[in-house]
Formats: sequence, C-alpha cells, structure tokens
Amino acid sequence: MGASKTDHFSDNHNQMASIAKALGHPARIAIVEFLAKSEACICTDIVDILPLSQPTVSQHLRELKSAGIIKGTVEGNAICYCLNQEVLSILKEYIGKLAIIKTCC
Amino acid sequence: MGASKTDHFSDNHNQMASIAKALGHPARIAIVEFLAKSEACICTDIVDILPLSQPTVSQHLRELKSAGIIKGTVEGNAICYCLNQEVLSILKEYIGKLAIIKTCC
DNA sequence: AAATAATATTGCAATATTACGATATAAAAA
DNA sequence: TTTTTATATCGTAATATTGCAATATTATTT
Repeated sequence: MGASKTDHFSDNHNQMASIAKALGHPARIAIVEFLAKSEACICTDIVDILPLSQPTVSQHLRELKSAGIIKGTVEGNAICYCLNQEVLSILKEYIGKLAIIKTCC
Repeated sequence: MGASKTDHFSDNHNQMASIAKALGHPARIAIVEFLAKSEACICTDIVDILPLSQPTVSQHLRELKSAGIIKGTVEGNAICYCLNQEVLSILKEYIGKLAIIKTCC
C-alpha cells in the first residue's frame, strides 16, 4: 500500500490523471509556460530559466515527455523541446467539460 | 532535498501546479467527474463509486478541497460536495492559453 | 440514552517524488 | 584528438503520497 491503484480505474481516468500529475509541479508548469510563450521550439535554454540543477531539470523534462505533454527532437548535440498540442488539447477539452456552471450550491 | 522548492517559483506557477496536482490521481479525477455529471451536489454516495476505503476517499476529498477544486457543505450528519467552478475556470483558462497551435515542430 | 449513519483523524507501512552530486554519453568545436 | 557543450543516468538522501485498520466525531434516529 502506498502506490496508487491504477488498475482499478478506467483508462480515461488514468490518462487524465497522468497528464494532470505531470503538470502538478511548479517547475514543470514553468517549463510548459516557457515553451508556450516561445515562438519556436527551444533548445538549451530550459535549464537556465529554472532555479534547479541540470539533472533535476532533465528529470522534470522526462516526466513531461512521458506524459506526452512535450516532444523533444535531437538537434546536433542539443535537444529541441516543444509542446505537444494534441495532448494539451485533450486536457483542454476535458477541463472544459468539467468547467460548466450549474445552478447548484 | 525531496520536497519541492515551492518558494523558488511564482505564486501563479505554484497555484496552477497545486490545482493540477490535485487532479493528478485517478480517484480524484473520478470524484470530480462524478460531481460534474451529477445534477446537484452529492452527499454520501462518493465512497460507493470508488474502489477505495472510506478513509482513503476522505483523504482524497480533503486534497481536492484544499486545492479549492471542490466545496463541501455540512448537511445534517452528512456533507454535500460540489465542484468549485471558479477554480476550474482558472485552470480552464490557463490550459486554454497553452493549447494554441503554433507553426513549429 | 443508546444505536446508527456519515465523515474525519490518527498511526503506520509501502511506495513515489524531488533534488542533486558524480558520472556517462554524444555531438560540435578547437 | 582533445576539449567543450548539452543532456542523460545513477545513486542516494529527504520528503511526500497512497492506502487502510482502528478509532474519533457529530448528527440523526430509535
């Protein structure tokens, strides 16, 4: 006991939770926001904008990538990151459905 | 080391992360979805829809409440829960800004 | 007043996350 | 080829999360 009982929930609930979970850290929010504000994909600069060490940033990037929120392309000895709009749209749609005012409470 | 360095990030980043984090578990997604689908606020039934014990569900409800995602109203010896649309709207707006297709990658 | 019902809290074990130093890897530059 | 640059991985310590049994709390019902 301690691990979450993933297999007791629907695929959809698990997917939404894993996307939300990946965004559930201020460093990862900062990364995603930085990529969103950039005109193009970003190589190199991500470590510089965060108050965290390079290995820690690398770990956060991996989590965002494994949730599908960002994509990374190898570009020489650097890696270019950008947002995966498909996955963000899934989240957007989902939150949109929840955020509908109802006449109660 | 181990705890996240909350104080090194902006209030906005921390708030968005804490909302996302609260949604980052399939049980909490299931709760929120159940409340969204219900016509009115829900007392009592929440424990029954989840494959988890009553104390565990209570803990998840508390996390959703402390992130501001749900509200609970005392109603006799029960508690009626419903979504806090204000907070969901904050998230909706935020994700909406991220999820804008750009011509890159 | 005692029993019941709904929810919260406590205590604790199992596991996951966060962070970083040290080190590895792989491509570019010197 | 050596050095530099950009990123990843390993190992590990500190802390947080998840889950539940046991118990407490609070209001309702009998």
